[in-house]
Order: sequence, then structure tokens, then C-alpha cells
Amino acid sequence: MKLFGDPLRAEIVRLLAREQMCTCHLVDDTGARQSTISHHLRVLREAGFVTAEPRGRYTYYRLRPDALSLLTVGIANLTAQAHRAQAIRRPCA
Amino acid sequence: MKLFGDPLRAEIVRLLAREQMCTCHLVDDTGARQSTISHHLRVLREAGFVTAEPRGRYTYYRLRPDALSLLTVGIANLTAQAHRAQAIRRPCA
DNA sequence: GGGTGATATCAACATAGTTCGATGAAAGCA
DNA sequence: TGCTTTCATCGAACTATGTTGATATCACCC
Repeated sequence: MKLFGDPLRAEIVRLLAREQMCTCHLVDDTGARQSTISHHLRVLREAGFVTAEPRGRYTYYRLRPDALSLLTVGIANLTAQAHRAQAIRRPCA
Repeated sequence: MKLFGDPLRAEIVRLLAREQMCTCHLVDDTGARQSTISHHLRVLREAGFVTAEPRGRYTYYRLRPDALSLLTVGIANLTAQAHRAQAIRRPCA
């Protein structure tokens, strides 16, 4: 979850949620350096949130909806549990 | 979202999702120092994810389900959008 | 083949975040 | 009142993470 913490990484995810893009698009849209974008894409890739598709000399990136779904379910469960926890209080010695 | 990135903070949230607890419980359960726990609770409090309820010399903490719900909805929307984005690709000049 | 553009990787630096010990304030109890 | 416990806050040290420029690789086009 920490992946979405960085502002630039969040922006990248937001952009990729709209359409598939190649690295150069992300560089243009965010104004960040190419090496920086490439680094974040690697992190997102290794975490399983995006996939890279080499297309000639460009590389297209897209989000993996399944990974996001998993995250959604996890947070939804946590939220539901938090609701129930409102009625429970561990006594202090 | 970056709040849930730190392992200890995630653990605190996970514990609070089960029941309301005071600071000393969290110290016991996590093994972290009291000042560290207190710091994380402050961050979570300022971000609106927990509320503190002073109870004598103890202070009980509980998650705020509404804040978590908001987060859930946000990620769910992102996920839905990512699904749609699979069909869209921005052309490369 | 030589040149150009797109991307990945690396090491070095800068910044932000976490952890810790010490200290102080407030509540409870003798 | 004096002692103890709980918790918040502060500054310092440490750790993790993001950013950058340089470099390497690969595909494309002439």
C-alpha cells in the first residue's frame, strides 16, 4: 500500500487509470525526468500493479485491474471490521 | 494513503480494527516503544483515521469507519476506471 | 552500417520518515 | 501532599526513499 503514498507515483497511477500510455507520455504529462518515471514504473511493476508491453521502441504500460481489485477488497474488509470494532473495547488492567 | 505504508502503522490499524484499545495495549501488542506508538497515533489522528477518547489516565483509540469507507470508495473507483482503461491506448507520435 | 529516439539501469545525493531516550503534564492512589 | 502510572511532545540519530545525471541497450530510419 505504501506504493500509492508518493505523489508522483499516485499521479502515474491516476494517469494509467485513464488509458494505457508509454513512458514518454508519462514524462510529458508529469514533467518528471525520464529516469524518475522509469524508476517508479519499475517499482509498480515489481509490486504487480502494472505490466509493461514493449511495442517497437516504445513500451506501453497498463494497470492490472486484478491487483487493484485485491487491494479494494482488502480495504473494504478492514473497513467492515472497523465498523464492528466500535462496539468492542479491551479493558485496561 | 501513505499512512498505511509503514509496517508498524499498518499493524496498529489492524489491531484497532478488531477492538478499541488504549496506548498501553498497543505498546504491549506491538513491542514498540511508547513514544513511537504515540507518534504514529498522532499521525493517524491528524489524518482523521482514528479518534482519541481520554478515559481517566488512559486514552482509548478507535478507528473512524467513515474515513476508511471514503478510502474504500476511492480505490474502488480507481479500480473500475482501470478496468475501462484496458481498452484505451494513447497513440505514440 | 551510422545516427537518432525511447527506455532501463546505476551510483550519488537529497529529502523525508521512523525510532529512540529524555522530559513534562495530568490522573489516580496512599 | 507525595508517589506512580499513562500518555504526549521534543530533539537527535538513524533509515528508507525519491531524485538526478550519466551511461548502456535496443529499435527504428536514413
